[in-house]
Amino acid sequence: MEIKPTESELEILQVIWKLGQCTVRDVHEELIKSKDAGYTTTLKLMQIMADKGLVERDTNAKTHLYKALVTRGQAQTSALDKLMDTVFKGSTADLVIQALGKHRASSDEIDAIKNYLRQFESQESRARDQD
Amino acid sequence: MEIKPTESELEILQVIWKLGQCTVRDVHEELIKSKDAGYTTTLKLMQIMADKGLVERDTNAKTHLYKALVTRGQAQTSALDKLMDTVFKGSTADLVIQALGKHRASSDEIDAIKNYLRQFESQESRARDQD
DNA sequence: ATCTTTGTACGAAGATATTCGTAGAAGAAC
DNA sequence: GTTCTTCTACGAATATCTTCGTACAAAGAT
Repeated sequence: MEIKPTESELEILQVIWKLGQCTVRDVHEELIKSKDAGYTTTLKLMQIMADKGLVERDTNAKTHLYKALVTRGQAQTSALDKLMDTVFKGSTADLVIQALGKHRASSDEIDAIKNYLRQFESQESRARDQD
Repeated sequence: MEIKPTESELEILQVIWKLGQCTVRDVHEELIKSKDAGYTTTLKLMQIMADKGLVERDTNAKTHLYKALVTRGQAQTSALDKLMDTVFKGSTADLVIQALGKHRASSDEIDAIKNYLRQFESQESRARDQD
């Protein structure tokens, strides 16, 4: 299935990913730190998200408890795919280089990437040998 | 200024980036290869894009000529920023590694990335020396 | 027990994006 | 010139997303 949270849904998912299981109130308090919105707006959005299957809610208690059904990883993959399809048109290198250029990475991060590349390259050559 | 083409606008921009200066007809013929849409839909969208300043049009001849005002690079930067803000929450390494893992890169691309990393690292250490 | 607070449900307004039909101008074909 | 095709303009229907007000139930405070 396609995972395509809207803009607002993504804002909410971020909070839920951060907090884990939480209430509408929890999410709302967090949201209004950076933007303003009415409580019922947040509520409604979260209800819609439950309908869509982005989150799950436990309605046993009066105050419902929400948790994410979509993981951050899934959202990342799906958003990345879309980005590659649209603006980057399949050029992974362009994406990577732009990302590194614009969003400063720590040396640890760079090391991680270099490691990954090494490992990736050996996989690649193994794959080539099998062709 | 914020560059935030909608989904459909992005589809059209892609065609214009590919074709360079072109007509509504050109864009439309290209679009209907992968989805169906009425001609006037494409027309209307391109008119709106002209209003928004995403594209520019030359209305001298009967058949108007369009070209992009927003470059692919700008769209990439802006989409990437948004992605980092939302799902990747500032972790460039996560983004890069996911991108490499999911979207197979050619060895040339990997070389390009490695080169870039080398250059990037020396810049980084120079910057550190100045702190 | 009554009042206040805190919660959900829900409808509907507002905003934005998308789609298309119709009208009429400009050329091209005959 | 008349007809046919191709183009733009534009209004309006539809769809989707976002926001909020109101109603009402449940829990807590006095």
